[in-house]
Amino acid sequence: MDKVIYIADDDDNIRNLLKSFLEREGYIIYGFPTGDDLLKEFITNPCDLIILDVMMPGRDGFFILTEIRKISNVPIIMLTARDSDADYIEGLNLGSDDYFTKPFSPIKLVTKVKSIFARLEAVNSINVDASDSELEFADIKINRKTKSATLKGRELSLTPNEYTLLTYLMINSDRAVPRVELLDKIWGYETEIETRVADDTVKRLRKKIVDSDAKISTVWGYGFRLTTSQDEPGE
Amino acid sequence: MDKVIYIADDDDNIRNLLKSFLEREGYIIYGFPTGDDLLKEFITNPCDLIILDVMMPGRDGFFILTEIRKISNVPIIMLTARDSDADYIEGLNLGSDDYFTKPFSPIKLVTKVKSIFARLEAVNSINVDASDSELEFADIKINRKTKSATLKGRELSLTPNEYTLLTYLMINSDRAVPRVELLDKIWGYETEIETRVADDTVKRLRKKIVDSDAKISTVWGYGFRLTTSQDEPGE
DNA sequence: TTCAATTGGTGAAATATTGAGGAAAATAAA
DNA sequence: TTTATTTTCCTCAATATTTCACCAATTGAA
Repeated sequence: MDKVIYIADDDDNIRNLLKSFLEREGYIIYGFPTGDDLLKEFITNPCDLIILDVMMPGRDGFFILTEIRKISNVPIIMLTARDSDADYIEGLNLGSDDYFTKPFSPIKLVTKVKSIFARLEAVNSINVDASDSELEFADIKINRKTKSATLKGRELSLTPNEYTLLTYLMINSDRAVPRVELLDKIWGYETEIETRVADDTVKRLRKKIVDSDAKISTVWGYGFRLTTSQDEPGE
Repeated sequence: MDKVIYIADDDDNIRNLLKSFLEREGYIIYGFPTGDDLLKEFITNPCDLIILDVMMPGRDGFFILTEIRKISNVPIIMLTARDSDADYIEGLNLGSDDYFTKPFSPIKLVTKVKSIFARLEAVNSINVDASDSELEFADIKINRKTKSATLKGRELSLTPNEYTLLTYLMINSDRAVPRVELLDKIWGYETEIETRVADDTVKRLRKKIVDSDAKISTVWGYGFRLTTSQDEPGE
């Protein structure tokens, strides 16, 4: 019942306003000044609903929206300052998503949030994202609540970037993840330049999981993919 | 359980009307002729709910509302004479809970007040009553009724902040708690002011529980988590 | 085979985060 | 008021983490 909501808006006032309104309804609210911050946290710690301002420093709400959609179908409410954005959102025909045009009534937004959750409850009482805090691939387990990873039951001590990267690869273990996507997700927009930070992190991660049946194989000229020894990564 | 309600309205009739209706429900009512009087009293002696007329001598209800919002998120009900004010309330992103347009039904207002309190009770009861007033983690026990903590049966003398922090960590012992959440929940600032007060308190707390099987382990770059020696927090 | 682009390894420099101790400030008690 | 307690702030040191440079190894393509 403790629904967790993430809010990304660079305006402190709006964040706090929504926070106080939604907390009064019993929701648990985390605010983020940028969409990048929210996205990074969402990977390692998903929530039940997201409220995204369109205009933000860094990459805008639309970009974050599409990035999140690659890994989750969490309900998203967009906040937009201009009617033109609203048109754009309508054009996108985003399934379960909604939008509000500023200025908006916080009371109406609260109502919308409640109705979204009510609809989800009706469809399926199990929430896919937030309850799914355990990830597993081969002999590696990740507990997103405690932010800990284990290999064959033994604690893996990972740094924040390593942890996030591994989590992202495990979420997407069914496909190869391009390098730029990792940079986008974990390092954010400022990493436009040619950089090898992702490789560095993969390198360190590999050292820490040498004993595992799982391994991070490189897809040459593209990115990385989680594989097991059965997978015959040779291709 | 004796809820205290402050009412500011320059019209004696309205004040007395509301007073009699609400007192009949068991609430304790204080009336103020102006919002300034109410604000002054509220600072030294906060109440559980506020009813504010918009049009008053001195500073109007909107001003008082924003002032109160700076120091509290007590539920506030606005009374307005004109529909245009209602629009204003909805349009502006002010943190008001609700509003009534004059003339209004006192019975409906009483219903609203009750529902606001009921909602708050529901939220609070999750934390206080439902999960019992006794908390336990490893050899540490907390009795929330007596506000006391023991370690291996011996009394732990904790300061208020230490007690609150430890309690919060014990309630959430199943997960890592981010630093910002501690700051938000215990110190009350949402903004990411660069501050180390949480670390300071954790530091002092750790000294007091060195003998315990439980320890407060840091989740690097994130926050803290209660662990026992079995947990093998790695690191 | 040869070449250019890409990737991996080593290690060290640059950054960031946390912890310790104590001083100052705020708060509560006497 | 003074005194004691608690909280916050400050500085610096200790770690931990991230990034970078350099070069060797690998890969894919001509």
